[in-house]
Amino acid sequence: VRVPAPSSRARPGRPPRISRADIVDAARRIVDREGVQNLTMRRVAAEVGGAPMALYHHVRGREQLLTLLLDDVARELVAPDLPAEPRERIVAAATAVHALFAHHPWVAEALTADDLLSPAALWFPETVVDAAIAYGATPEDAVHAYRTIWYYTAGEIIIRAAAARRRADDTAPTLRDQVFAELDPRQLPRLAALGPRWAELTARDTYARGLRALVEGLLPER
Amino acid sequence: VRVPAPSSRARPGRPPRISRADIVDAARRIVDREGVQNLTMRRVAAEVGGAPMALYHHVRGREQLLTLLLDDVARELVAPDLPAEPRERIVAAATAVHALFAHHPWVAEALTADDLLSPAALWFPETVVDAAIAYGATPEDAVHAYRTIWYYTAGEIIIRAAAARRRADDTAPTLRDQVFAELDPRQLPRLAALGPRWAELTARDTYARGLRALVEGLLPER
DNA sequence: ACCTGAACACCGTTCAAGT
DNA sequence: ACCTGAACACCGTTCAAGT
Repeated sequence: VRVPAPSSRARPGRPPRISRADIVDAARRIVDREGVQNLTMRRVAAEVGGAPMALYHHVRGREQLLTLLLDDVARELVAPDLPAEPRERIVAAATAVHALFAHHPWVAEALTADDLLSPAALWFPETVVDAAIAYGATPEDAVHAYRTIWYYTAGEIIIRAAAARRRADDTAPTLRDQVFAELDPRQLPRLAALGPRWAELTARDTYARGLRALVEGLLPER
Repeated sequence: VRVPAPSSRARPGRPPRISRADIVDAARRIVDREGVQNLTMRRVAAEVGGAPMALYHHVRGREQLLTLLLDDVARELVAPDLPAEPRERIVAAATAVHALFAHHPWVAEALTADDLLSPAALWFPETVVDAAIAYGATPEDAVHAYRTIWYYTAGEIIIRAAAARRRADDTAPTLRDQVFAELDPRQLPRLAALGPRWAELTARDTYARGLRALVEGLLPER
């Protein structure tokens, strides 16, 4: 799909009625209002007011649409003012990325990419790698530090989004409650002792704390 | 679905032709040979030799089947011999869990649970929580340590499985290669300098290294 | 109690044709 | 060049009926 030339001279063929931006906007509305499970090509086409197959002229398919959507939300994240101290810079950057994505539970589905490749989000790996090198890491170790932070961050978002979804549409007592009710204290004494506190403790948002521990482990204080 | 009574006396109704175990076995064969994207209720029914709707008498639906499948693979993990030293115990336990799941890329889809709740895998949180407490953590902090390790572990598995899948069925140069080819060295100097090394560095298996850093950050040396 | 067949309400995507 | 309609090859699940 190529960008139309800025010239207003007549070009051959039928003039476009919908653009890629229209499609991404429509998809964004669906996903924010109805959740990612309702993001179907047919639903997007209806929202944009065209035939399902019209989308394929502007977008490769559902998978690419999801990637464009991730890029769209990443654009909202203006790289924040970051502290000068390298480790604090990493913490601040990762926290900003996490906060944005945690607000949009649907990104979890789009996040199964080995790296965060949205052009609008590349400042994040850049920042982490740069800060790690500034702190004394080799380039190899800096990339390793970034990846470790990214796995933790993405894992937290994906898993907590799934838990929230389950809480939303599960009416019956959750599997977790059942499992914890039947624990044998002789086999699993710690879990049995925790009992109902487990649910409460795992519902807490401890991303920031875990992140700090991770950064400290990756870049130990000198 | 209830377990049939051990008695051999005639019970009312039609005798069962398939069991839940048959279904799980069939699903396991499909998933190991053809990937999770081919795990459909209809495909499982064909594999087990019955009508699609017969499955619903033994299993609540596709989601529960995936959970049963996860439990099935977790059973293969006999809790390994664990070192006595608490931090090493955590590292050994997490490494064993990671190694098993990394061998079965399909578990990534089943892993979007807020905790690992398969009865056969509960020794894992038990071990981590117990070791953290033995190291001096409060129960709250021990649960926090477990969750942080779990987010990192699950994130690593999910994201690397997705990357492997993309490498497998992507013929064209990947999006990553495109993005990295067009980096502006003035805006993103570190990433531009890394260039093609990025792909090589992110393909490495560094789970164990990241895990050690995480454990050190969570349970600092005394 | 367990299984079946037909049906419902969907999917993503290809293909050939229209403007 | 861009859009459409019809069609293909699927889904998960409900429902009513059979054994």
